[in-house]
Amino acid sequence: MLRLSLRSEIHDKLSESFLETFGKKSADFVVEIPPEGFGDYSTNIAMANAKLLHMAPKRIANKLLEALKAVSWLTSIEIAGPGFMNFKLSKEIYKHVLSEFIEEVKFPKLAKEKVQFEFVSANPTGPLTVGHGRQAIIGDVLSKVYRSVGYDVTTEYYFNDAGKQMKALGHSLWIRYNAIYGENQEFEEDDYKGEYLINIAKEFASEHGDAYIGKWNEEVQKFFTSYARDRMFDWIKRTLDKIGVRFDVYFKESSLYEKGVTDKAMALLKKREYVYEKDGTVWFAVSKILPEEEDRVIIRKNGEPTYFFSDIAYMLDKYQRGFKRVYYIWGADHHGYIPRMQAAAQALGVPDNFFNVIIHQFVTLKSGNEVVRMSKREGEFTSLEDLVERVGKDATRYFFAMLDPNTHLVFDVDLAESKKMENPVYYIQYAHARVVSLLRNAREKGISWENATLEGLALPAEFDIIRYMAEFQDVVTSVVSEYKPQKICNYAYSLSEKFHSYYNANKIVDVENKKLSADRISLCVGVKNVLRTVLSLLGTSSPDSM
RNA sequence: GUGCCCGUGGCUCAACGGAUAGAGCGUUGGAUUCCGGAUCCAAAGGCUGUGGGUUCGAAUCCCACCGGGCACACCA
Repeated sequence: MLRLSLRSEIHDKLSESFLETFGKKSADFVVEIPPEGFGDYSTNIAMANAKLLHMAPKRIANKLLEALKAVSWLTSIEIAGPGFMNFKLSKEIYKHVLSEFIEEVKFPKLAKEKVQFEFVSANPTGPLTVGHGRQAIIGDVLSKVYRSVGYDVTTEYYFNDAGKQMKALGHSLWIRYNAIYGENQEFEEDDYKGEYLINIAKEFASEHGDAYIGKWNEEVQKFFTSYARDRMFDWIKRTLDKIGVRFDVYFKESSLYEKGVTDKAMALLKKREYVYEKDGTVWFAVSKILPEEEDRVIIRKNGEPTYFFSDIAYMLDKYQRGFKRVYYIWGADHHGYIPRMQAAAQALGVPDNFFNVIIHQFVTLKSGNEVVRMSKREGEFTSLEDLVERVGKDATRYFFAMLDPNTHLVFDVDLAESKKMENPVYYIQYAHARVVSLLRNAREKGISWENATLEGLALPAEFDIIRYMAEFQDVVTSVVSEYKPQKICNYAYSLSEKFHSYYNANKIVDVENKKLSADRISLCVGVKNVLRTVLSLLGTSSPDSM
């Protein structure tokens, strides 16, 4: 039985034929959809092996051609240009692929490994920014994709719940609380002066009254801190919920200390001689592993561990929990952090490839001709929540997913908000809704398609669409290996484009010709199934009507 | 200064080392007695930042430079 990826099928046949013909394994080569006029698929196998075989590409191609004659579904093989081999496929195979997609959109099964994606991980000291939003969507989409191809995926949010930042948060809340009662207290330098704490202070006051005015000690500090932390976290979770992101695990930094993982990590590093003391602090010898990097402090002069140390322990914890690979999604501002973490991975003795980082660049918001730079400072649309409320979940998700994580994202708020043609999300969803409406219409006219023979399909556009459906598994596979969610967006968009164009040029539902209608409707059902699957990977809805 | 990322039509972006560099927005001109016009068709618009190199072939890989972003803490 053929797989759903025609490329893979052809690739395999070529590999076999090559081995048969030349007695050795082929060098890497690709099978691709060529520009129009060069057949259905093409390969560079002959050119790629010219060096290996010391033979002209065209001669290689000619020899392979003999071996490939046995493959019945390759109806034509041509050698062109510098040595491309161009194939045409039989109608039968296209019908077969389509019937598979009508039944079910199958994912390639790539692995069963236990892996983890950790992202967002913002400390609960303020509202999430649009940058966090991008990260959340990249992480969420990638985890969905990994899960779909068989990985055992855990998504995780790590946050600091005990450190200096949290104390400052508690103190800031206390200041706002006092202010409600007209009691002016001074902010400390590291305090959070954002106005968002005012509302939380009001809630606090209504729940607990005025007992803490002007009273500040350790006990009060702890109380305010935990109150503020919980409220901030509720807020963060609510925001994430609005964009459809939920985590399997919310991991507290403090648990590393409670569980003793930090002690273990320290013991391990000591045993392997990667730590030393100097100037009253404890250092991790990054340079012992990466000579061009600097060593880093892990225990401060005041005896408190640094964040880096917690991160080392956290990595150990991840490893001990049985993950084969862990993915960290970080903003570009953290890229400098990678080498020391790699060194830590090596020092802890986790396997190569265990530690993986996906870096994404920053987000800029654009509205009209105004470019709003993302900043911590509360302004217009800098918070993720404001953005989602304005453009909606589907558009937010799509726009964050649609660009290569490695490029700067200019988020066009007006475009995302628009319910018109230029908005790619609506364009794709419209294609889906259109098929649904088409099916309803056909049923009303008494046309059924469940037993369509597909024999009537004959137009180039029809086979082009089926061929593009057959790309689905390859797209998914490349997202897994390249960490590029935008490929899903591009795929969904192109498929919609092909569908809209086909729809406009051809009558699908025609009572005068029920047999042909059934075949064409079947094609549309395939398109619908793929679109729905792809939209679900993006976490956006597939409306039946709009 | 050092390191990482990016540089593709006016704007925002695609392109798996391959054949004629593709879309959308914007601009211009068309399509509806008919399945959803939230659609479609077409035109104009490019020395892929610059200069070298690698090879049968480079937007893609390497080097240098230019321009933009980010990072260089006992902060996270």
